Amino acid sequence: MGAVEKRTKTFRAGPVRIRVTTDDAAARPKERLTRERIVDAAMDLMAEKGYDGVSMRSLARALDTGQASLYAHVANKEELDQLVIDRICSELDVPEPDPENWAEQLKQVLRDCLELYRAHPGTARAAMGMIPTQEGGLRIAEGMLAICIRGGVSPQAAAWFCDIAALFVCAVAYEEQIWTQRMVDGAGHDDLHEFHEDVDGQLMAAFGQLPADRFPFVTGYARELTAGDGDERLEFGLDLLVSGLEAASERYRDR
Amino acid sequence: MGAVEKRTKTFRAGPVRIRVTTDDAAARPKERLTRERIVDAAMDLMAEKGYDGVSMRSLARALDTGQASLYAHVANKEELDQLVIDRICSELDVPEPDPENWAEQLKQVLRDCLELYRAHPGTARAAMGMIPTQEGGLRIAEGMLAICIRGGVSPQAAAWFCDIAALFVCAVAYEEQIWTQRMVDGAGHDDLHEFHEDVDGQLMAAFGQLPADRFPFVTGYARELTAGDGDERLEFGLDLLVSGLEAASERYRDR
DNA sequence: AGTGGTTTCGAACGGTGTTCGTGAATGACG
DNA sequence: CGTCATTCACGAACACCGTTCGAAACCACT
Repeated sequence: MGAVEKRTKTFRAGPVRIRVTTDDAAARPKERLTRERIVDAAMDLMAEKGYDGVSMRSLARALDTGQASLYAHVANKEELDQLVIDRICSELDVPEPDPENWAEQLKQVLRDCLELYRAHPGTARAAMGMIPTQEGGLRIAEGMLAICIRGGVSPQAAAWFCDIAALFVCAVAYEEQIWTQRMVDGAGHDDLHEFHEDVDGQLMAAFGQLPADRFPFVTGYARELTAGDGDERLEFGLDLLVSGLEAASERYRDR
Repeated sequence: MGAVEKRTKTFRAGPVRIRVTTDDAAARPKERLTRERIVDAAMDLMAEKGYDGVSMRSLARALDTGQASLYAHVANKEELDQLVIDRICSELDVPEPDPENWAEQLKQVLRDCLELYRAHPGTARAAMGMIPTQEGGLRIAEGMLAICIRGGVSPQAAAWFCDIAALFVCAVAYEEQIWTQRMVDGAGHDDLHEFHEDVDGQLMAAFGQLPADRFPFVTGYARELTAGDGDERLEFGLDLLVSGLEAASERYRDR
């Protein structure tokens, strides 16, 4: 069946070295470390423990190796983060541009982005401030740019929109993940939705009880300020950005 | 001249305590620690070394005291960050609402916010994910909300807009500060503007040299993607958000 | 002078990213 | 099979981090 594998074991006693070669009696005891395996483990760990749960030490522990071993395959933690983000980006697929539907297509891609961040807790923090220069991220940028341009958006507006929209979604996801992390740490709740309602309730009470003479609007509109979950707020943001793009695109036609 | 000051020195050996009282021979050797002094020092340090330059240790060192001393005045680093942000917020003043001019007024407040972040490097990172619950931050929220509402924006749209716009400006500032920090660390440049041009140049070259068959839009619009400095991009974002608000406000009138 | 409560702070705990040097495993070649 | 150079793995160490503890020092008041 499988190819004949060879294993060698080396011992040393002073200058003397002994090598034993076996014909795959007991298969390779440890799989060799690769970038792939490291990124895989990092993603598992991040999904389980969040961004701060992924340290070079915990990652090495999860891979049953030493910390220093990781640095043979990854320059530093920043590069690791980039690799993780890029891997995640490659999970998202962007649709073929449909010029009739560009606005809705854009919104959908951005919704999918948030969903992706949510599926991998902790990633938003890693993605902030990262310029897509690798395969995965570039694919998304290319797709969004295509949708805009083919939809008739002026090039400069399209380019800046992609930048800003990605930043916005990332920021929303980051904020959300800060709060879920806070919930995990606090451990007072099991359900995220319940937790958010609780925070909103406390916040609304706090806003409502401010001195009404100095904060008339905050107290008066406490309900609106604390209304809506993450999805509703994202949807509002997308509405703003896309409506804004429709309104502003032509103003940037002449660069 | 000055009032007669007393100084006491206490020694202890088990249950026995010995106190020596001097009549202000050498005046009080150390000024007492206060929240104010701590926040002052934190801001100085942050301005000089960025967010990561402010650790409880480095802060204690700057104040010529022990780390543990800080915890008598500040619960933890998170609270310290809040205090710093709040102090900064109180530097910004928001104008009286002018209903004719609400859109421009909003933009100006947001521009001022970015300017404030810029004046205090590192603060954007600290402000991310922070809900304004103290004096300084609330004042800004109140002011922006007032401008919106008095300008005729629907309450729910106004509330969410304030949230999203603040998030956006913070994200822009954060991204900017990541890059300036990278410049400081890299130390290849002295001037930020020059540094940005350099990065943009490299980026444009990288985008331009991608395989044109798989990334036709990214390669084709490399110039637009890398165009514009922070201010131009912020201005575009504000244009998007405010135009979007004008367009979307009524859709959220019935909550 | 005595005492109680507050403030100060050195030392330590358990974490972090990263580097260094050693030695084991491996591929190539005779 | 023997030898060698290269690659890879990894324990130990360095210099940090936020936070806690307990004891010392200090202030205000009796």
